Amino acid sequence: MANKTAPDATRRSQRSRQAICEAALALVGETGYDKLTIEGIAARAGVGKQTIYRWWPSKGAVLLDAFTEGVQDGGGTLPDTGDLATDLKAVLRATVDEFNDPAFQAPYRALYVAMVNDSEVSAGFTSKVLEPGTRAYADRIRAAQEAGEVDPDADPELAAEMILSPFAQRWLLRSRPLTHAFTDRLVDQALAGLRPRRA
Amino acid sequence: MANKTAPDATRRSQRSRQAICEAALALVGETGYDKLTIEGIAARAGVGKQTIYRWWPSKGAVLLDAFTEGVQDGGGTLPDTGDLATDLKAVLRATVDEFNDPAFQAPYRALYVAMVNDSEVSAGFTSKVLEPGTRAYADRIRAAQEAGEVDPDADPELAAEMILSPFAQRWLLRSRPLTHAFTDRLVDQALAGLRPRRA
Amino acid sequence: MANKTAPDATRRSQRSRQAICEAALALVGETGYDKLTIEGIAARAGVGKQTIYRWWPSKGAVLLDAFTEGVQDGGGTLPDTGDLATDLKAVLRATVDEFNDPAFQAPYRALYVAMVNDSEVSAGFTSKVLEPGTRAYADRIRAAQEAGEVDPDADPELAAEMILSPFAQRWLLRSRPLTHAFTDRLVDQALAGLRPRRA
Amino acid sequence: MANKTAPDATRRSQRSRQAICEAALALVGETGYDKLTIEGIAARAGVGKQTIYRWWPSKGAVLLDAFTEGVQDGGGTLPDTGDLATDLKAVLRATVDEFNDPAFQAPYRALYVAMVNDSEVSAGFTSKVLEPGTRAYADRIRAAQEAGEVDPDADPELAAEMILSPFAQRWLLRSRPLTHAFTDRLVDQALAGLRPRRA
DNA sequence: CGCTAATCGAGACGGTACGTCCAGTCTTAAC
DNA sequence: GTTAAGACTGGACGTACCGTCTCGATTAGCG
Repeated sequence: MANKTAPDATRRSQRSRQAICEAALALVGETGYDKLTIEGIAARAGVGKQTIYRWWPSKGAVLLDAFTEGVQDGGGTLPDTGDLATDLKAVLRATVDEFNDPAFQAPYRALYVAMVNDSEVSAGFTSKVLEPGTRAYADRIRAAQEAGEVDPDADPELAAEMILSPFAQRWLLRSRPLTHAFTDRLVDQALAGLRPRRA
Repeated sequence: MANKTAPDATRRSQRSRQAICEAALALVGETGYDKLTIEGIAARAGVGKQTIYRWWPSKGAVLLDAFTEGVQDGGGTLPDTGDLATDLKAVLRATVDEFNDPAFQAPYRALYVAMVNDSEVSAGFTSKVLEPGTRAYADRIRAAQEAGEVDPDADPELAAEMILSPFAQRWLLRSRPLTHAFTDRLVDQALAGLRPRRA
Repeated sequence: MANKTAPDATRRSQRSRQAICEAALALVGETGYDKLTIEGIAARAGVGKQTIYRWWPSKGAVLLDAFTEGVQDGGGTLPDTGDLATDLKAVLRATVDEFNDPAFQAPYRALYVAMVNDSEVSAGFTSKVLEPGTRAYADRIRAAQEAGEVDPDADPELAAEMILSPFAQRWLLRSRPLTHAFTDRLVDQALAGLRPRRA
Repeated sequence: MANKTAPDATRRSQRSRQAICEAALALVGETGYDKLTIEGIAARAGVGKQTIYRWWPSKGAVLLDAFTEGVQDGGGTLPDTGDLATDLKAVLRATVDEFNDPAFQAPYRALYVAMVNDSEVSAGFTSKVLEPGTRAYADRIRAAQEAGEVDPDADPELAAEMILSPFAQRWLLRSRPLTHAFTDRLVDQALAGLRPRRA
């Protein structure tokens, strides 16, 4: 009923789809997001341009698909040793290491650009990658709350944001280095709050 | 140092500089960052393209200059009524309103894109706009700390990041609405921390 | 052979080719060769610049193609009334009129410029336009030679050059007016030679 | 009285004039006419652009000045041994050698381009360089005429054109090689004419 | 198992913007 | 008042991609 007859997904070439995703990831790693071109992806993938335009609306969408291809597990779950601070610190330290790896940075940063430009990609990336990540933290905090380790009035979702966002901003803006010390203090201060405690 | 002989800044036309900055801001508001073109800016400003290329390395840099032109006050200071929570909430509520204004969003969002792409712009924007903003919060928190309102072990800089970053992320990713309720709870939870308090 | 993969000529748009040639001729007539621009041709023809660059190496080459498009007959033949002088004079008088027509001058003069600059164009124009023209004269002279009207030792090719070149030079340099009297005397003197004849 | 106050020629820097002419000749030899730029000449001559624009209307005019600077003798005179054919052949052979010298070709060819484009340059070059050259030939032919060696009805000016123009055209169009044999036959045929002579 | 319609690789097309080069004008400071 | 220097507006250069469009040549699913 659309004026453009929709393509028949059952006939879609998985071979091409795969090649396009791989080419997109490879190229974005080599040249950065804004030098990533549809023509470049098509050439690298040995594919006609139309095959990309047929199935994706923008290069951001290709990148999102390519990125979520391998990471569709949904974000997973945080460990629960019974000590919230320890668990959060451990996971954040691992994440710090991941984000300091140049090979990982390029496509991830590219996706951020795509996202800020394009609210479709923004929605997709948020729901497929970011939300599950935040939820994993919130779940772990909620578990601690149920165990009495966390104030019942606290909002676990908000708490997750307060821990993850400073991390994300630092990485995104390269304003300050991402270190284990930083994430450790982040957890400590989120737990302790600013108000003085009576000994 | 530079292999291209640097232009003589003393002969620079302030008239053109002004016109370029205004055109850049106007256009980015009308069309968004990725449709912002050097040619467009030049045409709007009634200026030769070369005059832009002579003085700025990229459209991101132009935008940064244009943006910081009117906002060079350094971030200012937060009010101090003696009650930290009240002051933070008041300022954040105002900021929420500002960031929900579409007229303000476009250039600011554009700068974010420019920043993620270009580490030069990133450094400039961080040091000229973001750092002073964060410092204003940190200063207010430090003042509260000296007044005994905040735990002496807390880190005011980190506290400022924990309050501002969730705000920035929400705005950037459009993941959840920016409301006064959100920022109020943000302040409360930052102050209280997660750990339960003995009444 | 070529390092740039050659375009596929079978898929070439004849519509565009035609429009480009017409636009080039029209523009060169309106503005002259050095104000003729590829951009101008493309705009006038309603064509992308790349379509010109894909098929022609320079604006001179476009002009050559445009010019030879309508004149591919090969130069034709001169009339043969049995009297060489009469025939040569008649044809030259017609050519004088043609070259004094401003509408004809512009593209022809433009081609001369293109030619002097660019030896490719030079070769093309010479072989497609000038050689056939000269040959037509040489053929007529050879016919006269075979009829005993011309000295058997004379070189018809050279004779053609001696008649046509002074004509071309005068036109090219605008040094002296092109008149019927001039070409008449040219023919007479070429036939008679300089040496006195015992009558 | 002109709206642009004419520059005061008495204050003109001969130093600059000299440098500009030398730079123009050097550059045209290195890069060809159409890559010759006013900026390039100014830079090479260590001169401001305005100094060129003040004194010359176009790059063709500069080139013409530069070229005629060293050749202001007026064309000179042809030798007169009493045998016209011998004298003409000798001079033409020398000219052939000159025009086959690449170092001489470039600026001369450049001037031709300038000329075809620009009727001012055309007039200047014709009157300062070409006319005197042609006149020298015409004078020698006229002398022969007075000596009875040439038909009294022949036109020496036209005869000079008939000898020099084929030469010029061949060189200009690179259509055929310039050789001694060619110019020798040119002279012979111009003298003999086409019509058969009774032995 | 062959038919037929959609997808495929390829790439020409009309366009837009790029970043560079130069034209020709104007301004400044040195002489 | 001319000069060297060079910033200015303007515009064409030749290149790179955009997104659309046509081409055969596969290639899948249905008959």
